[in-house]
Amino acid sequence: MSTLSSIERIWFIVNLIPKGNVLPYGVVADFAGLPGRARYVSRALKLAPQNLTLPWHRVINSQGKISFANNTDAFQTQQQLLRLDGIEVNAGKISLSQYQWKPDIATLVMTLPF
DNA sequence: AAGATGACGTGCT
DNA sequence: GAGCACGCCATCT
Repeated sequence: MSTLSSIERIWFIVNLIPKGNVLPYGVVADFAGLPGRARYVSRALKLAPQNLTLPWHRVINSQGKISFANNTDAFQTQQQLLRLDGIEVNAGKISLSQYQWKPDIATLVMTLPF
């Protein structure tokens, strides 16, 4: 049984987010066993190697919004990727009904070995 | 080595 | 709701 580093656990969790779902940074941190470490999730995504092809765009902030400034390329990219997922986004804001993560993710996470 | 930074969150005005 | 002040802490300068 391999031991995952904290950054690897974050990548692992993000990779579990299904199309059509979004998850706040803070919840990803909680699921990765790093409560209160939402900022570390953003760092982990920035540091993630390209070959992991993580669904990074499904991670948003606790306000239900995209965390990039709205005049950046990254903002536009994330918004487009979310729409391709079938998620409604208006000016970087995900509608409340879709903002809530679905329970199946949480139950799945609870079976993880960390 | 030391200070600044930031794809965050929470609590308070 | 909009700011603002903190707390957080691995990376970056």
